[in-house]
Amino acid sequence: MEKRTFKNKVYQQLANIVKAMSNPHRLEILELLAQGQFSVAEIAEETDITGANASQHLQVLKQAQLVETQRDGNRVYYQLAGQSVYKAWKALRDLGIERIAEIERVIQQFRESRQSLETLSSDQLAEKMKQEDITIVDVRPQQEFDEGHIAGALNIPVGDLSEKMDELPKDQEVVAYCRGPFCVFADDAVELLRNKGFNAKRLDEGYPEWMIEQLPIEQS
Amino acid sequence: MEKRTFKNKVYQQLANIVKAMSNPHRLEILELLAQGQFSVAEIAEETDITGANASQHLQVLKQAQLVETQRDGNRVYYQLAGQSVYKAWKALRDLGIERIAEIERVIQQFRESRQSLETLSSDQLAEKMKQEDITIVDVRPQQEFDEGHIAGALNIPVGDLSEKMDELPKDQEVVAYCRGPFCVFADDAVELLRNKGFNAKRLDEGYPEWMIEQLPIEQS
DNA sequence: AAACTATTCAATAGAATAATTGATTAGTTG
DNA sequence: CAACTAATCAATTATTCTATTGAATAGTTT
Repeated sequence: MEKRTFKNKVYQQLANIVKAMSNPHRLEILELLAQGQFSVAEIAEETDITGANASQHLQVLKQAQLVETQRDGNRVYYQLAGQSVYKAWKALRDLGIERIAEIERVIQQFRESRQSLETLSSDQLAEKMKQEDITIVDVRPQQEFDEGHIAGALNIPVGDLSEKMDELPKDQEVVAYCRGPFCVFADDAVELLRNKGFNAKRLDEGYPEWMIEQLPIEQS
Repeated sequence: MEKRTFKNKVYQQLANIVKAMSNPHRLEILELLAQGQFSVAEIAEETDITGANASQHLQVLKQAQLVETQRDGNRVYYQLAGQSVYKAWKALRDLGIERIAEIERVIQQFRESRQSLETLSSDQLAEKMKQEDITIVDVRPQQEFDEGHIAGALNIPVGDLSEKMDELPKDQEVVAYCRGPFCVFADDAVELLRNKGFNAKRLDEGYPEWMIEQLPIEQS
């Protein structure tokens, strides 16, 4: 085989994968699917696009072998095609956060407006858990919590937080976490908690990053 | 700030980066720049595209802050904007090799035609170096070798290999390496060496991966 | 079977991308 | 300063991508 033929084939194939990821909606879908499997309608709902449009984007991801499907009744559930898909997306995300000042700025600006500017990294939290009693609240939907969560975390979906807040000890620091650095559930939670006098912070990333770092997890 | 506004901004910014990488020529350029800095003409030559086209692709990469420039006389040298750029590209490459059977197939097919089917991983080579005497040959251009190479490696650019081959001991295994898994210098070298009776293999990846794994390196 | 839900498909129009060509700008050399 | 080299720019055409709309398909429920 010619050198150039070989290179053209390889880089073309790789570009196809990258192209499949090169759309804001599709990146958001990949981030969502890192939590588990979701139907087309759920994905459309979460990402604020129409069902038909979500379906089309999902076709693109499937074509590129980044996601897999599973039919259940008249729903089709999509999930990531493997951990390497999430790792690639995470590498791109880290690159963006590191290189593009505008992204960092938008995150800061958003968290400022939510009073959740001060965050903990996964390593910091893991260290702190060893040294003191600390309340960790997983504010994702229960279904996602059940598929896996930080060891020892309580599950209070952000919608239920106002009513269940009195279950939390007031004398401990509370750390809320959710899906990842761009997920706003934890920011909402921190805002609610701080307004009620809790010493609350959010984890700067989310469950998938915790899991990939091989930190302690549990499943329900 | 609205949740949706926030997400739209962040994912749009990230998609811009990914879009900048979503082209076969630009991926090949990034892989090349992992070796050090190159002028536009050199990049065009290495990747078999015209100067004007290379320049345009480089503008796209620069716009996305993936590469930086440095002028020297009437040449402009391009280099990666940081290690996180290479890491992201590597994550995408690993994803492709793992998920897309077609890529694996093309690599196998090419190496078969070059008699370099049997390869060593970086870890395997590092282990082997401790246990036995082994000849490691860096077959990249001297300039790239000088900027950094595997500790203890000899530099024989692939074009000089035929004439300098008698410098190599015939009683040791020879491992050739170059820029990365898609670089063909090492395959050319292994073919030449085996035809002359050497016990030669190639490293399956290249210098950048060796360096990122924090294995021992030297600079000239 | 009819009504309903979830998903996919097909067609469209507007926007973005890519390679080519030739012109232009910046810098060097004789 | 004229001739040359390296890089960029501008204009063009063909291609691909995107969101929207409405229709078609697959499966469930009554």
